Amino acid sequence: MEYDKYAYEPFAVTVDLAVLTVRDGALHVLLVERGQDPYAGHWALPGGFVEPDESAETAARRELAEETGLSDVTGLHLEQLRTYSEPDRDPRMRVVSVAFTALLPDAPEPHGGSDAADARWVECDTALPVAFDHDRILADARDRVGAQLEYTCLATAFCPPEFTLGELRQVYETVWGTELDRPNFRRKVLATPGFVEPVPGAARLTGGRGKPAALYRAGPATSLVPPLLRPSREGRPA
Amino acid sequence: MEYDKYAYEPFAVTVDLAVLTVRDGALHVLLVERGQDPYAGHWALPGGFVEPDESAETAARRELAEETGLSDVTGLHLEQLRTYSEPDRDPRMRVVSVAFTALLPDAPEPHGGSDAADARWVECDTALPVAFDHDRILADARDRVGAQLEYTCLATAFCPPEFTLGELRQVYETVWGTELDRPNFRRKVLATPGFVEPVPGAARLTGGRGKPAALYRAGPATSLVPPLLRPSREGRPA
DNA sequence: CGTGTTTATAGTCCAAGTGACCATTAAGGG
DNA sequence: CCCTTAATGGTCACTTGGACTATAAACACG
Repeated sequence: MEYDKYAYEPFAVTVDLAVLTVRDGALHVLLVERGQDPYAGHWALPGGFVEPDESAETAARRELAEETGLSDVTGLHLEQLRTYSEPDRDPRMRVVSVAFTALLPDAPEPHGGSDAADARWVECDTALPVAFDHDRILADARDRVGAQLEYTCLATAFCPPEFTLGELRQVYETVWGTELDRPNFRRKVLATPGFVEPVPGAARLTGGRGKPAALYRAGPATSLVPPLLRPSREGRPA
Repeated sequence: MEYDKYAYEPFAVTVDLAVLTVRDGALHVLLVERGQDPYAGHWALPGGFVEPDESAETAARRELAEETGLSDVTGLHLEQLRTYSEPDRDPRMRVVSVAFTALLPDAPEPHGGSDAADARWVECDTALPVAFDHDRILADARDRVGAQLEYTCLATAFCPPEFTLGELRQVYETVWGTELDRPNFRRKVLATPGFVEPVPGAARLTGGRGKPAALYRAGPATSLVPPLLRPSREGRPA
C-alpha cells in the first residue's frame, strides 16, 4: 500500500445514527429535518462529520448526545452497523458514512439541536421520504436489531432500568411485529441465567389495568443460548 | 450537516481483507509481506485504497482478485465486517479502513501480487506479529465467522462446489476448534431444507481412507433455523 | 489374503426445550 | 358487583438434540 494523500481525491467521513426506541407499541426512529440542500426539508438520520481526532465511535456518541439532548449517554447501547460508501450517495462530494445503531429505553422529546432545523421521533412504519440512502440504513438497522433480539439479551436496552416482563415482551412484539405467548415468554426469559434479575422490593401496581407485575433489572448476560426464535412466517395456511 | 471539504483534514479510505480458508484441518488467512515502512517486513492483511469511483465493496472485490490471483471471484463470499477508524491506527496519516471477510473453498497458492513483496497462507493460530491493528481485524473476523456458522449456511462457502458431509463437518470443527458427533451433524444438516442437496450421480471413492461418502452441493438456503449451536464451554467438570 | 483401521451411514434412547393450552390471581372500569 | 385485562402458575405432547451403538465399505498392513 502506498500512501500519498495527494494522489487520491479526499474522502469526507461521517457517522449516521439510527436511534431506535419503542413507544406506544411501535418502533420509532429519531429523525432530523434538514435545513439546507440537498434534501432541504427532508427528514434524515442524525449524524455529522468525524473530527480529526475522533474515532467513528467517539463521533457517534458525541452526535448521539447532541441530537437527543440527553446529559448522560454513557449507558446507552451504541453499536456499529455498517459503512455506506457508494460513490454517488451524496450528490456534492465523496462521503463515506459509518452507520451506528443506538437503542434508547424511553423517548424524551428531542430538542431540535445544533444544526438541525427540527428533530422528532417518527414511527418507523410511516412511509416517509428520507434523505440520501438513509432509508436503506434504517432498514438495515431494523433487520439487525430484529435478529439480535433472537440470540442476545439486547431487548433490555429498550427498557428503563426497572421494567416488567410485560414491557420486555412488548419490545419483542413491537420489533418483530408478532405476538408472543405470555407464559411461554416468561418461562424462557426466567430460565435464562443472567437475562433479568428481580428487583428486591416492590411490585408495580398503579399503572396498568391488570394484575400488578413484578419488576426486573437487566442481568449480566449478553448472549441468549439457546436463542429465542421469532415465530416463523412458514407453516401458516393461506 | 455542513459540507466544506476544506474545513476538515482529508481522510484516506482503504479496505482490508481477512481472506480465510480451511486447509489441513486448520484455519488459514491470506497475508502479504509489507515491502516498506511502516511495518516493513511485517505481515499484513491484503488491502488498498478505495478509488474515487468505487464503493468499498467494489474495491474489496478488486483487491481480492488481485491478491489471490483468481480469475473469477464473483462467486466468492465477501462480506463487510466493520470499519476501523481509530485516529492513531496508521502512524503517517488519518486512514479509515473498511474491513471485509472473504471465504475461500480451496487454497490456491497466491502469487505475490501487485504491491506486496510476498503473499502466502498463514495458519491463524500461529502467533504472528501483523501490522497496524490487523490482529484485531483478524480476531473480529474469526469471531464473526464462528458465530455465522451457527445460524447461517455459510459453511459451504469454505467447500468446493461438490463436497462430502465429512468435509463440511471439518469446516465447523476447524473454525470452532471443537469436535462434532458425526451422526448428529449429519442428521442436523440433512434435516435442514435447502442447506445441502445431493449430487445426482456419483459417490466419492478414491480419496479418503474410509467408506466412500456421498457428494453434496450447497443448497439455496442461507439461514439455519433452528441454529446449529457449538458445544458450550460450560458444564465441563474441571 | 485376512485383519484391523478409518470413515460413512443408520438407528436408538432419553432429557431438555418449546408450542399450545388451561387455570388462577389481582388489579381497574363500568 | 361483575366484567375485562394482564400477570402468573401449571400441564401436556411433540420436537430437538446429545450420547451412544451398530453396520457398511473402503484402504493399509502384515
